[in-house]
Amino acid sequence: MATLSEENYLKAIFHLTTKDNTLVSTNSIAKKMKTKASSATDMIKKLSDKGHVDYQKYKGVNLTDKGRLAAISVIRKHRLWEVFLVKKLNFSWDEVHEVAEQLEHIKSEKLINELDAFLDFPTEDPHGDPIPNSEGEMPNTKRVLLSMVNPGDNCICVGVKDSSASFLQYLDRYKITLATQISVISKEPFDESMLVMINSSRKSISKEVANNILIKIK
Amino acid sequence: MATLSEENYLKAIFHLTTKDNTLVSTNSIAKKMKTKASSATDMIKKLSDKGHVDYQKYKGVNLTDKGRLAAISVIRKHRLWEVFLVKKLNFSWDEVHEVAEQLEHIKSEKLINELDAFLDFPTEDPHGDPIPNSEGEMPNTKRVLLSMVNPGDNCICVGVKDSSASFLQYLDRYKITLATQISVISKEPFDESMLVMINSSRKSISKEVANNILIKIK
DNA sequence: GTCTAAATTTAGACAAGACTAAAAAAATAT
DNA sequence: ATATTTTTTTAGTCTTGTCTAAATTTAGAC
Repeated sequence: MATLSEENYLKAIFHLTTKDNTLVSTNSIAKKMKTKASSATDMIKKLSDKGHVDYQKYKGVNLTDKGRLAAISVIRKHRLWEVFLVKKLNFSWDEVHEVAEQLEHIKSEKLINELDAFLDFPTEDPHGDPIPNSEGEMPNTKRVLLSMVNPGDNCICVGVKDSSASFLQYLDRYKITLATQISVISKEPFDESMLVMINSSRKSISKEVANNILIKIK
Repeated sequence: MATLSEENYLKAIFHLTTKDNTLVSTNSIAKKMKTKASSATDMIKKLSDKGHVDYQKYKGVNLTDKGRLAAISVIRKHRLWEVFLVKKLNFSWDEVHEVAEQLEHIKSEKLINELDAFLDFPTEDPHGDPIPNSEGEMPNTKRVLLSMVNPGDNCICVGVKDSSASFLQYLDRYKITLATQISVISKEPFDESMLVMINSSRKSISKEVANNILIKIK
């Protein structure tokens, strides 16, 4: 198993990993861990030896599948404990982090799965971040722009990017508000406008509008 | 603050301390910690430097007030977590120890006091061991013989030492059963018989009887 | 009371994880 | 293309907590 320190590095590397999977630099890891680059190098070597990261000298690291699973496991624990602290022990959202940083390292499969059940399998922590399930799968609760969504997806409106009066009035006329369900029927390649279903009526939405509506994919 | 290892040693020393406050030997500590005597000596010195124990070379140690409080704090956390695991997370009494050994080292005043409240301020863990309150005071839940009790104390019957038919029949006649309240009014110096109040009626109890009734002092 | 056995301490070494300082590689500027 | 700066790695040291082996103290046996 990974030591406490290894777990913290894995978590840091996970958070520093971008979608395009570019290598994570030693310096960025050191900064995130509030330590020195030399210490980061030492740990990177250890993680590499244990098969948690792929390491290219002077280039940086990427998590292996094994390393990613280990990181996600720690993140799952962190976020479940945060839910516990806020929902059951009267912590406010800004008090939980320090304690969750400790609790996330407790090793017990049963503990974390029972806690998950006790909390009714929450999908988000108090900060709105998604909680991976016991298989390490992140629920798709990331806030994205409506314009990013593919035809066929069902979404829920969770916010706006542009909050100008004119845009909000537009949304009002279209009966789009927080928690409104939006199903994307098709996308017009020419002008990137979208045909969507809102409250069981078909509507067309321009690229500009779709670019300013924040949604979660269900 | 004490490190994880220091906390474990303090707990071990606490559990090895007897009522008569004889010094705790290096060897007994090493055995309890499943380590070597030389390692125990090293740690004892550190604990002594930090004022957690009084140390006499080649003789042994005793906890200072500071050390005892630190040990009790760890024990309080351990036992509260055990209650949580059994009552809320469906752990059985024999599964809790390993996990509680980890959880007892989480550092957060708020966490443990909120957990205490969440669990309704339990006074015993699933094994029947007393849970110290937030001031470090052990609730008086130790099972003792009625004959040990001083006049003025209120007790609750929690068991018997002699479980012969004749003794149980005697208790039956006296209306003494589990959870019966017994107040000790006085003790006769001559024969050590006791005058007690049971169900609002005065009764006299012989030394032999008092020696076979297990009670908790309230 | 001395002699042996047991308990305890000291000395020196090791692994993990961090640090500093210096060397090496990569990136940037001219 | 070379010089300079930045990033990364290496080498060596430190602390914590452990160990083994040797030395010392205490306790028990006779």
